[in-house]
Amino acid sequence: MSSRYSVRMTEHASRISGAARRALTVEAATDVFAANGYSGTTTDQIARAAGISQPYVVRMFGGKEALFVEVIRQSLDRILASFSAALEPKPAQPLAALGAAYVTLAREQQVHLILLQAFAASADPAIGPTARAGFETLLDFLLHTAGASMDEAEAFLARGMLINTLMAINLPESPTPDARDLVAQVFASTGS
Amino acid sequence: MSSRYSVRMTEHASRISGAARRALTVEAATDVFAANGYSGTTTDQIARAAGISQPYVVRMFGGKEALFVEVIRQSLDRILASFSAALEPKPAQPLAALGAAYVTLAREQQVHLILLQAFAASADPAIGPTARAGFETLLDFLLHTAGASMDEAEAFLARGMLINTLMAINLPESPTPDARDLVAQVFASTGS
DNA sequence: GTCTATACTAGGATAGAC
DNA sequence: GTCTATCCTAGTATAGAC
Repeated sequence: MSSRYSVRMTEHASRISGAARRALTVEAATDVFAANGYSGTTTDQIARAAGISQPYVVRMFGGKEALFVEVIRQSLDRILASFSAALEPKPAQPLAALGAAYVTLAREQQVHLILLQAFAASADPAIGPTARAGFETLLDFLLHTAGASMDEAEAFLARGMLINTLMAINLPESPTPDARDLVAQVFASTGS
Repeated sequence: MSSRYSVRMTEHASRISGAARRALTVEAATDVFAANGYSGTTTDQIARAAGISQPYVVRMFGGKEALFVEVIRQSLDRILASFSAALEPKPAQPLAALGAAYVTLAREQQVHLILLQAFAASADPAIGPTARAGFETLLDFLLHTAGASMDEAEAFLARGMLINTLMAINLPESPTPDARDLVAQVFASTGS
């Protein structure tokens, strides 16, 4: 693997606890997986982003697949946590509040790309079920916690998938007038 | 690569023209890329699906990246062609007609997965621009050929992205009542 | 037009030291 | 808790024959 260890890691970034290291690594993995997808990401890229060795990444999580599943789970947890927070105190327009929360989370934590990559990698035996379960959890939340009707839930999810796509292909930077109008309209509905 | 050439290809499937072979190979590549994504697909998988040798796949298209770009282009062309056909003769509800055409094309040609995989692989320097351009072409068609308003185009595209997702994670096979309701509702709007 | 052989690199995972 | 060394397989691409 080229110069995988050309820089010896004799200067550790101060020894930290297992839990903290794990969190940091999931964090780093999120960024790399978000940009390159499941298959397009190497454990070595993640290791470098996290400042640790490649074999250690594998050892900590048991393998690349398990790590990606962990990343998906954490992103979903963040979405649900931020949605719960957005409903407290009860807003006049619950779904608009959730939409705004989602866009913020997408911008700051790339949850939209993790979802997109998870859906795209659904043929994988471990990822598919995780993605499906995550989607169902989200639907359940909208219907039974946020109190949305099926129509509202459908529209919310559809717009969410559109947002994922627009951000993935970086349409917000397009110079095309029609594209700019579309982007403005989609994001306006979330108040951003 | 395991037993890549264990079976000698001395029995060719009858020599065919370059153009025909190319079309057949793009066809095969579409299926494999749809299921496994850009990075998750190997040129060897495509070769086997097309019944030719792996080096020949590379030689015909110049490389894996160029082949995927070709696959994306062809899927887009199919969408546009089928959309044009769906507007002829002018239907009472143009967007519903386009929706029905899209679902048919997704079921038969996996265009939805190719789009999803293209969006997911947008970080690639050749794929990103192709995906973006494809999306803009679609938007342009909706607005200036199908005569949709920006609101209608947004709703149409959003629902399309939701359909891509639902089919990718195979939600139509979910036993969950809420999931079944959602799927029924989304596809009902396209008359399928 | 299409194959075989093969070079070369990358990547996941394991073993074992510290 | 974290590293180095390393194995082994997979995968893209090229060369050159037929």
